[in-house]
Amino acid sequence: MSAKAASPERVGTRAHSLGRLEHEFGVVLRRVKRVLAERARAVHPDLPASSYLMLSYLDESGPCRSSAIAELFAMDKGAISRQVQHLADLGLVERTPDPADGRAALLAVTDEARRRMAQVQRDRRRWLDERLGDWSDEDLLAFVDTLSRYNASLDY
Amino acid sequence: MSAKAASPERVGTRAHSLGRLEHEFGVVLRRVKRVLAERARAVHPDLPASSYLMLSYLDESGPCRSSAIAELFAMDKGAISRQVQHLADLGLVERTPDPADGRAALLAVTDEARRRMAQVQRDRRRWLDERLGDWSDEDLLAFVDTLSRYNASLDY
DNA sequence: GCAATTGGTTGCGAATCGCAACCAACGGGA
DNA sequence: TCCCGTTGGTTGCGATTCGCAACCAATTGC
Repeated sequence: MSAKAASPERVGTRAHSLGRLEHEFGVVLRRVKRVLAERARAVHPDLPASSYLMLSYLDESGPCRSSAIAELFAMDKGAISRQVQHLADLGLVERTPDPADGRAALLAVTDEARRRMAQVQRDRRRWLDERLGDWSDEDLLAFVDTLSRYNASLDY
Repeated sequence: MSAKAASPERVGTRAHSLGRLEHEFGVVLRRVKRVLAERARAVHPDLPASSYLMLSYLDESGPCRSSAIAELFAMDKGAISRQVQHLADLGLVERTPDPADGRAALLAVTDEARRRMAQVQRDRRRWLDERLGDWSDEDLLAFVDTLSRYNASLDY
């Protein structure tokens, strides 16, 4: 509690809320950072934590190109290339040549990866549901809707 | 839009909300990952993006030990030691011996770092405020309160 | 058909992390 | 008081990762 405001704004002002927002997202980030590694391991023992987000995105958004991933994650395309190579070696991602462009390849998660990801997500949701036991369905839905609106406001 | 649910749950169920929650936090993560690097640069051109969160935590939570940081970020204490060393070289962090324990040292941000962080936070809040222009003060406050409750529910 | 661009891979140097060994200081017994 | 186990922190080392740049292949535009 007591999200100590380092700034001298009056409590309840918009500026104060924005400060608290940054603070709370900081908490989220630190927790996620801790959780991500074990989630990656749960999918595959040799899956680097840094690749989990990428695999997760591919899983839920469908096939796309390496270059799209590179831009989305603001990473070098070389680094992406190696990560994809590793994921392919692990049998989690398949590269199929893009029929529309001979240079490009479409990345897609394998059935095996989809199964494993689904299992990990089920476990995660069970854990979440337990932690949010005192949240009503309406509370949760409202929260997700607002978070979604927040993302929509910030993603240009 | 259309947060495509890979899972076959019926829309509106609690399970569906939990799935959306994961999705939206994924969006948050990718955006934050993109933003963090430039924020770090704004504080100091030689500040590694990975150290920004640490400096930010020190700035808003006050002095603490390296070991506390290591546990909070789930990182090796050796890695923390080097990061702190680097931050000290940059003049952003000071190490003062802990009067209560001769082994330990208390980390604290320098005045210079505090000024720079404050400036970056001001800019960031201005940007945020602009993006959230169509949010009422009540919307924003409710969102922060709910996010805070969410963190409280998950942080044990 | 040739030049410029784009998608992707690879080589290389720099930086980072985890593990482990290590040192110094604290603390609880015998 | 003297040990000995524990804790806070630094350092060495091997492995991994990233960014930059050079490079190849395929596409697009003129």
